[in-house]
Amino acid sequence: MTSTRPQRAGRVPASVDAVARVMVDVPLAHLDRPFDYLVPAELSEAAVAGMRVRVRFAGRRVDGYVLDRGPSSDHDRQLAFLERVVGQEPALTPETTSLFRAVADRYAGTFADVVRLGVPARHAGAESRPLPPAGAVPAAGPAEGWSRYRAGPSFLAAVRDRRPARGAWSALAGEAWPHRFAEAVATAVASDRGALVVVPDARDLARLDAAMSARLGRGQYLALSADLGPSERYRRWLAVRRGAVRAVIGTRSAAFAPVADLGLLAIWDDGDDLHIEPRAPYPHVRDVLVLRSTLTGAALVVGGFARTAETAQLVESGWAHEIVADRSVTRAAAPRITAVGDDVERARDPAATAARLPSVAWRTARDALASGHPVLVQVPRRGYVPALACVRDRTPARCPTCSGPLATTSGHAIPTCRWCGRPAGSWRCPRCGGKRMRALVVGSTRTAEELGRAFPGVSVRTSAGDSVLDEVPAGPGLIVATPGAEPLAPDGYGAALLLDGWALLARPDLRAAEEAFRRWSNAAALVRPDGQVVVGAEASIPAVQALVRWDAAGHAARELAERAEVGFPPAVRMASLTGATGAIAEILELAQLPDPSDVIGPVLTGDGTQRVLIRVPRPLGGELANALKAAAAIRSARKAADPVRIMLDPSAPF
DNA sequence: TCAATCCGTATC
DNA sequence: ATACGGATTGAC
Repeated sequence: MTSTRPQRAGRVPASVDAVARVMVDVPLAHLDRPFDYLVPAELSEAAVAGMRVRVRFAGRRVDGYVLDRGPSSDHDRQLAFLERVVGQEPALTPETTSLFRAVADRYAGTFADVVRLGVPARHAGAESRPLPPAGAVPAAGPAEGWSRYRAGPSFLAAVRDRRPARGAWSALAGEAWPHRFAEAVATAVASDRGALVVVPDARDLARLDAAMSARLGRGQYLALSADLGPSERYRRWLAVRRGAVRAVIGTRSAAFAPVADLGLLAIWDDGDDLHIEPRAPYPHVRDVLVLRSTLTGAALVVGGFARTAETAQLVESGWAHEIVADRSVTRAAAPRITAVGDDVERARDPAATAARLPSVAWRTARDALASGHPVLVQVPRRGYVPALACVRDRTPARCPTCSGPLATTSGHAIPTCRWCGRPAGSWRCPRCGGKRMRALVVGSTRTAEELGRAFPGVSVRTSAGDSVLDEVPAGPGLIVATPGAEPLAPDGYGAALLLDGWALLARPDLRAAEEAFRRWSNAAALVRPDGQVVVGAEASIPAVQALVRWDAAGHAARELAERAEVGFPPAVRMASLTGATGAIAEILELAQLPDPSDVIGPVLTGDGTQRVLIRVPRPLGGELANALKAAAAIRSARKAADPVRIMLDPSAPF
């Protein structure tokens, strides 16, 4: 109960709901809860739920957010007054408030951290400079493109009827996915509900923007991305918050956009690691949208040419349903895909590439060029971590105890596990039984030039790194691109040579096969249905077989089963802790981990810090996050100096 | 017995 | 960071 002691001179509490519950913007885990403040009468009108405020907290002035107002407080001491209300309009809506809390809880992070991800910096000028109001909403036209997929029309019908349908959409090769998303958004908007689509990068956003503009018209939606200036970014975000537009498209942080009355959420290519937020608490866009769909009842579609094991998990659990085409439709849309393992393996030496370009690949490229179409050549990016693999068949070497990747630390002959640190002296290849392993050294982009020499007189363009091409002209030409930088070809490529298989599959990463499939299918999807794809990897590799069948769902299901075998997310829930040795030990000591929990490590990392992994059965994931958050809270209350980074379900925990 | 000081903990 | 409560110390 609030005390009746005299208030500070000149301040009188508001006559109704004089107490505001405030989340203060401090980075300490043990302060991640509401604090009550008295609302002075003169701020009573302004201090509504969601407003930014300034308050005195432990002798300092800090920012905070009003969660709600009430008549009284449970705090048994004198309450301080709110000092100031910042700005004219709320930064949080009731829906984003609960979303930020849910995301913080899911990732063992704080509300304040998540608010910083989801709410752009205020730019006072923008509040008085609103966007022009949108015109009338166009009626949703027919969306024939979705009828190629078995559950496509029923998904759209669910969006129209405001039902919370959830779909895992495996796009057909060549699919104009931005148009499908624009149709789905138009359907939601025509039912007078909001929609939100998140894509990995600026190029995808530009393509989606074009499709949205054609379908809905400018003014009906807004694009939010990090590369807008602070003022424009805040202006657009504010327009969304005010309900000036119903639909939002954007990159990563748009997942938190305060779209009102959500009817549809969508994400493209959730395997792209740009969907992972690099700032604490490191949420993944897909998980944010899953939480948001659960909290609001909005429909959700997770679309891509590939599918992640996480999305397969959503399907397997029954939370999402398949949106896929029949086999005959799939076959008709996909180019012919051929695997050439051995040939391309031999061509790994860049100096010898031109001379030894696999004959199948060479003929494929020649035929496509002859028929007047461009040819896409996908080559590895620089900077792969050297991995250990079987000398004979290049099966990646894994720890016999915990399935972690093996690596040689400098000066030691015996490889050790990067997860649990155990030496693996008596390793045997699980595929061929071989005993010897060696480091696979990764290659260079010189492949491009070498390839060019194999086709004299043909123009060769590169799209990689900081010079990425959006589109290439129709007509014959070689386009050498790194994964993710493939330009569009207006009539489709006549062929694609995917020469980076060995580098992709040799990565010391449990996601290597999933990532290889994703990069291959994103490239192969740009090839004409009458075109050809040559993938430089053994035909016996499951990712290759799935690519040949254009079976993203099957491959993801298989990946999920394999993760279950080795105890890796999403089959289990996992946390990684990184920090100084003593700090890690302290967290492990303090945390009341759920039972059962499996603590793997600690191991020393390259930079002198330590890392442990903790895994628990899926249903205990919430408990794991709570336990780690509580332990971090005790440490922060003790003013522990050494920080510990806590990541839940890290995509690459080493 | 009471004030001055130290230390741990909460921060409204 | 700063403020506060409770424990501890020391002077009368």
